[in-house]
Amino acid sequence: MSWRDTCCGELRRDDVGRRLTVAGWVDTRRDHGGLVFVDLRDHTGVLQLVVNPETAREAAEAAHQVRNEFVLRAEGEVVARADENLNPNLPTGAVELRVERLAVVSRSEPLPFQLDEEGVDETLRLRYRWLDLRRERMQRNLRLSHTAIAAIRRTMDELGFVEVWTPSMTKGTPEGARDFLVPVRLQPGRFFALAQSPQLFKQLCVIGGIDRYYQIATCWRDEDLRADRQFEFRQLDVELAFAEREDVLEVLERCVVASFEALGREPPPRPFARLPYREAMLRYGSDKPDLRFDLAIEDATEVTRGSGFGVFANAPAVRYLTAPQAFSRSELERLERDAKELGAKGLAYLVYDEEGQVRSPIAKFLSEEELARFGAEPASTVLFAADRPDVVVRVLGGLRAQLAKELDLADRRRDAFAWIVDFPLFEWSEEHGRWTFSHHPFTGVRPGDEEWIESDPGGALSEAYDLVWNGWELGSGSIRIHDQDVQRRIFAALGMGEEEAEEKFGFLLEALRMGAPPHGGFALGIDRFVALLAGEPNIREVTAFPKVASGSDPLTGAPTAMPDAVLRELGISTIGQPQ
RNA sequence: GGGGGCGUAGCUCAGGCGCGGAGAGCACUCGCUUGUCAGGCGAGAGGUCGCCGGUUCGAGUCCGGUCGUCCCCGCCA
Repeated sequence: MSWRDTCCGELRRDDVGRRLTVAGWVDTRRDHGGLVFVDLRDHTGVLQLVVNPETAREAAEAAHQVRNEFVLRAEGEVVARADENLNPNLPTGAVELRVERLAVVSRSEPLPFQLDEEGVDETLRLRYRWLDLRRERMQRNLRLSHTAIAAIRRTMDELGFVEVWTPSMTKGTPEGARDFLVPVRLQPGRFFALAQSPQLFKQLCVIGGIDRYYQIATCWRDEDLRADRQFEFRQLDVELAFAEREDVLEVLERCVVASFEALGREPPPRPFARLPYREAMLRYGSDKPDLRFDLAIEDATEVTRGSGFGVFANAPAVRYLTAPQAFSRSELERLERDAKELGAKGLAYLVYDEEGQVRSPIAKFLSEEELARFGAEPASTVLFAADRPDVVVRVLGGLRAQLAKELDLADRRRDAFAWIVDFPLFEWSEEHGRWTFSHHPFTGVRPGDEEWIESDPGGALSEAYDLVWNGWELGSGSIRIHDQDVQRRIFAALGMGEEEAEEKFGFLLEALRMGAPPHGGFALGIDRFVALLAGEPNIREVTAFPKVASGSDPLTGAPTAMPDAVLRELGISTIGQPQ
């Protein structure tokens, strides 16, 4: 006896007359006392079973006992439905299975939530994830995820990349994100760190002559969870020898396009836009702008330099956004509150009504020239930020993102991919009072900018790049430093002595001294990519068993305390709640 | 660490100005029902209104705290 020889969702009118066996879950039952209808569901879809006590007495008796989510095995004949009984809502709705034998394979308790109900509390879904996974949404998302990842693997293979496994347990680093630590029984008091990424190993692979390395790698970072962040996540990790920036970007673009095609969707046109970091910040106030809409930030500093409006005249920078709506008094008050939360001192504005008439407390202070410059379409509002350039960028960037959401400016049918390029090499860390790397310490310096490493660290650009899709950062990469001397100077600029650098990254520095080819790569956040492909608002919806924001797993109850004996063997004692 | 939302039956929610017996739909149990597909009809069971404290004659409702969860800021090389 086989459990089944056919899947539920496959049957069509052509199958009428076949005798077959199906198995699956009870989606719903409709028990008429005599006739019993059961919608049987498997991973392919739903099929209606009809059990008639006059032709299958034992099967009918069993069918009366059936409840939701019982697992059944049904043998019978596929029959056509009468015209008045067709169900156009079901792919199998032209046929049904006239059951001859029915077996209850597995019973089910009443479920903690109903599978056909929307909006079930997410913690409950995660607590009973095996039930949640039976639902259409999760089935679809996990299959979509598989399809995209399979397309990526296929593409990487075609492009000559070799998948290499690298250690999860590796050496901790104080820089970057917090590490998850793994105690080592054989060496009590010592710890591995779970890899935040295979960064150093992938460079070693290429230095080791792999030429084209890739891996769908699991990474761990002990930072607060978000809609787009879990402790554990996957990266498409890529590294190429003898590569320039465009070589790397092309590989990633081909993976993106292949994923779209595998899902039967119109891929974004290649090449993707290249947007310099500086321009992204100026025009959109963000290094991961959503480019499905424009709403660009304009600069007015030159125009307002001699303004009669003191706030403008005295500000180091004056920039503005033109929102396509004439805001009301109360809307403007709310926007001003939001602007202040973003760091603005206030929010100046010009409202243009339906007739194009300007309404603003500051209009009377502005010259004809200024008003002409800011003049906007009827039914719009010009919003100004006047402050230090970095504050202006933050405020208008924040307002831009918020307005887009509130006014629904993003065209959901569009897919706006862009590379953000020419990032600064360093950024100033207020916390540490020194320069720190903006990407990571092995990021290449843009050719010609090496001299700035010492003389003007803030002015040097790097060979780093980010991939942005509809305002989500999908990943980042760079051409790496393959010159040991440049690497030493970078460490020096970061305030890291040679001894410290040797202690932390000695093995990489050594490798760089032994014939390192020029190389570069990228890391694409697979979970984010798949969530966006699936149209989901967070990565938990494409993750089989995710954790909640507090870092717990509602299903297993992890994390848990461990017995003292276990800790003792590892040389660990706990001090309770840290300060 | 900070800000905001949510927490009432197994699930999704209503009640929310303190007015006094805590409700609906689905799920569940029992009975009836031979063409349903959100099956129908009838009956029933099911509640620490997240938890603790306060105000009040009286708290699901007001106040304080706390826990859980979601979103955001910080953080995420």
